[in-house]
Amino acid sequence: MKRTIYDVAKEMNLSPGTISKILHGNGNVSQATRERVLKYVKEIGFVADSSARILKAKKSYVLGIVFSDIAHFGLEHPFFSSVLQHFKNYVERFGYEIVFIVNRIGEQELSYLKWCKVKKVDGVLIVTGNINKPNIIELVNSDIPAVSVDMVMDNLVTVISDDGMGIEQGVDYAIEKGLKRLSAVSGPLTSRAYFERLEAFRWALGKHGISFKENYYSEAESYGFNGGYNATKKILENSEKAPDFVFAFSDELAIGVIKCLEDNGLRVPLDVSVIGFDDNYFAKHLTPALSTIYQDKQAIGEAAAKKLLDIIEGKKEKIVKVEKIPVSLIIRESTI
Amino acid sequence: MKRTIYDVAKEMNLSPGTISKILHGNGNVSQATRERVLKYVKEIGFVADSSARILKAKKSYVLGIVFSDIAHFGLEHPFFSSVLQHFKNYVERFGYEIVFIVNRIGEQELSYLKWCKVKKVDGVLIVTGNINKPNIIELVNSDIPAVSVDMVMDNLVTVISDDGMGIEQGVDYAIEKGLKRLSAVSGPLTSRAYFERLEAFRWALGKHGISFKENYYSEAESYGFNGGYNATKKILENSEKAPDFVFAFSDELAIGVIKCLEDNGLRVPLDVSVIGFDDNYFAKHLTPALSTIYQDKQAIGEAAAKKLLDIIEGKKEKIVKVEKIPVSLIIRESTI
DNA sequence: TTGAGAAAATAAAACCTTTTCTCATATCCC
DNA sequence: GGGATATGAGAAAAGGTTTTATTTTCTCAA
Repeated sequence: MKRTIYDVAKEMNLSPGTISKILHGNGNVSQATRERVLKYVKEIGFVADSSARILKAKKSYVLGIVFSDIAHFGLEHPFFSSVLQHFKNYVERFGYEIVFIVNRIGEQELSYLKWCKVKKVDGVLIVTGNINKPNIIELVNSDIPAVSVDMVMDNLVTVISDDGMGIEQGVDYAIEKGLKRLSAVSGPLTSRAYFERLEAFRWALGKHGISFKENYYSEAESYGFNGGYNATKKILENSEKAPDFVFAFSDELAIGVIKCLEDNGLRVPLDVSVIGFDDNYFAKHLTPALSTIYQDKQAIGEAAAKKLLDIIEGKKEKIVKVEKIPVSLIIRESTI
Repeated sequence: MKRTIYDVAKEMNLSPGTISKILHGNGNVSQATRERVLKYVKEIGFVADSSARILKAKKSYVLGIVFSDIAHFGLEHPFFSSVLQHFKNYVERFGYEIVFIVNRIGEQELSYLKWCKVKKVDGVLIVTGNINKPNIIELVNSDIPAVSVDMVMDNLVTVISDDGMGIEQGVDYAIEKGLKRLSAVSGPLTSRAYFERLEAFRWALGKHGISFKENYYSEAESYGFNGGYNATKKILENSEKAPDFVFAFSDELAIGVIKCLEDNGLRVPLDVSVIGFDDNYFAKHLTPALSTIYQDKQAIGEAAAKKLLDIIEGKKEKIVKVEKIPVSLIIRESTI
C-alpha cells in the first residue's frame, strides 16, 4: 500500500521527475500542475522515501550531535541538556532533525568524521567541554559544517556565555557590598569555561586594586558537590582568616562550597557570601537560595542553531567566529 | 576519494555482492576470502554508505524517540532524560543509534507513524506521560516495534517503576514512626504515574486501617514547585489539624510542599514529615535533605532498551507486557 | 502559416547497496 | 570414473529518489 513517487506520477499522468521537482526541487514546472500535484499529494499523504532521497541528493536534513562524556553526566547535565533542547526546537522549525553521533555503525567502529560522511549529516553541533579528543579535532578540521557550544578552537565557530562579564558582575557586587576577602573555587581548568572564569576573576580583582591571593583560590578536582566541598576545605585550611566571599564557578560547586562553609561554623550569607554560576533550575530552591550568574541557555542553543544553519546554507561570510551571549547576576539569599 | 563497495570489490578482484555479504550478510563465502576482505576493509577504513543500505535492506539500525511536551520540560526533565541516557547507552552497544521523532520532514508535515515509515526506523521508544495524542495512538497500534516508559496502553509493552511498592514503603514508614495524619499531594492525574500513586496511597492507608480523607489530599494543577505549594495550601486550609505527614508524589512537588509548610510556621520534619518521589539528583542537596522514593532510571532505561531490541529481533514470545522496576525508600532529613 | 524561442514536461542515468538466482568448481560416494 | 551434492562466487535486478539532457508543447512575432 505504500506509494512511491512513481505511483504518484502515474496516477497524475506525469513523470516521476516532475513530481520530484514539485516536492523538493525548483525546476521548471507550471503553476497549474504544481498546485494540482501539491493538492493530491496532501490528500493521499504521500511523503518521499527518506533513504532514497538522501542517497541521491546527498543531503539529509539531519544534524549530528556530539554529546559525549561530559563529566559522565550525559543528557542529565542541566546546562548542556537545556542548550540542546533549545537547539533542537530551533532547527526543527527549519525541517532539520537531530541524531546523536556515535562511533560505530552496526558492528563496525569508525571515527566521528567517517560516521558523518557515511550518514551524510548536513552539519554537527559539538556540545562538550572536552576539547582534546582526536575524534573531535578531525571532525572540526573537516569540511563538515560545525558549530560548538562552550569549546573554542581555531577555525571553529562557537557560542559561549560571556564568562568574563559574569565574573565581573559578581566581583563588582561583592566590592559594592564591602566584602574584602574574595575567594574563588573553580572546576577543573581543563574545561575552557573554568579557565576563562579564573582569568576573569583575576582581572576583576585587579580592576578594583586587589591582588589575587593563591590561598584564597582552589581548583576542584571534580565537577560536582564533592569538588566544591573539598576545594573550600583547602581554602579554609590555607588561610588565616576565612574569606567573606566565595565565587563558585558553577552552581554544583556552590552547593559543596556552602555545605563546607556551614560545616565549619560559617554562616551563609552572614559570615560569607556565595555566588554560583549557571542558574540551574534547582538554584532557587536551595537553602539559602543561591545567588548566581544566569546563563541564557535558550539564547545559546538558538544562536548555535542559527549559525550552523547559516553555514550549511553557505552564508559563511556573515558569521562571527565566537559569539558571546550576555549573562546576568541574580541575587538571592546566599549573598548579603 | 570516497570508495564504494564496487571499488573495494574491484581492488580485491571480487564482486560487490561478495563484499556485501562479508560485511553484513551471512551468505556463503569462504573463511579465507572473508578474512582477506575484512582485513583490507579495516585497513582502508571502508564503511558502506548508510542511505543506500537502508534503502535496499529496509533496516536502519535507528531507533526513534518520542519525547515530547513533557510538562514543557523536554530534555531537561530530570527523570526522563536520565532514563533516555541509559537507554541510549544500552542500545548503542548493539549498534543502534537514536533520533528524535518529529512531525515534519523538510517542508512536509506528517504523523509520527508516517515519519517512522519514511525513515524506516526499526523501533520506537515512547517517553511521555501524555497518553491521549492521536499521533501516539496511531503509532502504538501500528506494526512498528514500540516500547514505552511510564505509559500503559493495551498492546503496548511498557517499563515503569513499581509505584505501588514505593507508596507502600513510604506509608509503612510513616505508620512505623507513629505519624497519624497522613496526607498526599499528587500531580495532575492525567499522568498515569500520579494516578497509580494515588490509588496505592489509598490502598496503603486501608492496609493500616486508616480511611482516606479528602481534605488531606490535593491534586496539584501543575507539575512543579507552584503546583506543590498551592496544593499544600489547600490542604492546610481544608483541615482543622495540619497533617503530620505529606507524601509528595514527586520531588519537584515536594519542594513546593516544604516551602508552603514552612511559610505556615510548620517545621519539617519536626511538625510534619515529607517524602518525595524520584530521587532526582538535587534531592539530597535540599534543606532539609529530602527523603524520597528512589526510582532506578538506569534499570528502567535498560529494561526498555532490552525489550525493544527483543521485539525487533522477533523474540516476541518471551516479552512480558509491563515490567515493574523495584524502587526503594531513602530516608534523609525531611522525615522524623 | 511558419518558425524561433521560451516554457514545461519527460526519459533515462545515477546514487550505492543488498539479495536472489545461477553457475562453476570442488567434494564425495559407490 | 561418473553422477550427485555442497560450496563459493558472480551477475543482475531491485530499491526509490534526483537531476541532466532532451524532447514536446506553447506563445507570439513576422
